[in-house]
Amino acid sequence: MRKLQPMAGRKQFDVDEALRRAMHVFWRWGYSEASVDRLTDGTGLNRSSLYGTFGDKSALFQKSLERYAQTYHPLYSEALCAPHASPSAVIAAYLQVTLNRIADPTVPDGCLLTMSATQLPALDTKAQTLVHTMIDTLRTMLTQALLTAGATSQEAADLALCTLATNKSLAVLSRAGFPPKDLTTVAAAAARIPH
Amino acid sequence: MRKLQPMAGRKQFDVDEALRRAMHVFWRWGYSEASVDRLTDGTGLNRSSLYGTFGDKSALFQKSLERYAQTYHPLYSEALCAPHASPSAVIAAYLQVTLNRIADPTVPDGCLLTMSATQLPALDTKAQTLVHTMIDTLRTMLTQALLTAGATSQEAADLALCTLATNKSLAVLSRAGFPPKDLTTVAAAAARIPH
DNA sequence: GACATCTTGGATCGATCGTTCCATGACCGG
DNA sequence: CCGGTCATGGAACGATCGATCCAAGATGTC
Repeated sequence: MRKLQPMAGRKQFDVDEALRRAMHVFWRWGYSEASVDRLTDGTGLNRSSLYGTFGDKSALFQKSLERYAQTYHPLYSEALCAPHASPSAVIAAYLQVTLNRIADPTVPDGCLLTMSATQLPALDTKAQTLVHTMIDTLRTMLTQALLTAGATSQEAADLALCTLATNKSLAVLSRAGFPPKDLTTVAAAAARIPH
Repeated sequence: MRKLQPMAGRKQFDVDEALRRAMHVFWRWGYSEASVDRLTDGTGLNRSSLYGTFGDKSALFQKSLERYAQTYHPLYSEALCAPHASPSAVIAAYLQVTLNRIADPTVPDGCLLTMSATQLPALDTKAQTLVHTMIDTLRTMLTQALLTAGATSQEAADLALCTLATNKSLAVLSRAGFPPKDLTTVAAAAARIPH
């Protein structure tokens, strides 16, 4: 059977772009509802290419999580490493990264990491560990930045936790359909916690 | 739940208790991962009794959501309707209900409503509407209580939103495995937002 | 030009999904 | 005491799940 478009000796698609699209499918649907059919539709690849390139569904999910970290953690890192006059400014800068991501129309609602955290029982051991590691990384980054901004050790620990919590809540509210204005209100209030 | 004598002419199980257990299965696993097998295991009923009593999976899920509301909304209502000296006290009382529920070892981690909100795309229209309605109900209850406690209209709206957000974040953190101490810290910080 | 290598599309696998059906047997009104 | 009603257990349904396999075709090397 003949094809209008040529076949291949080498890959006929952009692996990185395909991974980005697969990540979006997991992001939008969550691990369980991200069927292989939805992944093939979302990436444009067929089953053979998907399995041949990324391995099974769980491996693709882990690669998507890593890709998520590689994409967004640098943004948080940049925001946190900039000089801040106070812990409040650190929190505001961090949450602004989240708000910007949520406002990005080319990306699904919510947050892949938060989605995955709520569905931990559905993930295999490696994916669970990866989720925990990613959360810990963000928590550490926040704590360090808060210390640098002049917070005491206790304040930094507490505020890092609360900022992480606010981040999660923004993801949930976003997925629940709350308007951007409400998300901004929540983020602004979180930055007013310390005195 | 079941008798040694196998059959029956009338129901051989407590319908309300079965619904409570089904609710726990949805609560722990989320809608997608709550397979009928897990529901039969969790309730002790077999497929026939489950379908004959509650209808299909979506109907059972909706009944579980309603059961959740009937169980916990009164607790929030009680906490909110008690006299409070300040908006902060209202927030603390509300979040304490959530902390108590999360601390309850007989119940899954997190919050069925939050779980469902993050998985809205996987739910059918009626379930989606039900989730939105339940969230709106809680939001309205909070706003009213905050107004009663002396908040201005704007304050009440903002604080109700932020308290709802904190509630969601507690659910996510709980499912992510954060210890109760961390949840208490987050709730306490949320009650310190207003001045 | 021929062969080895690799990707692609599509068929197909067994398992599990939600759902339905049916034989069985206990109950209740006659 | 008998027949209608209904819950139960379990088999079985078609659909979809994740995953694998294979023929077809394009490429690079010889």
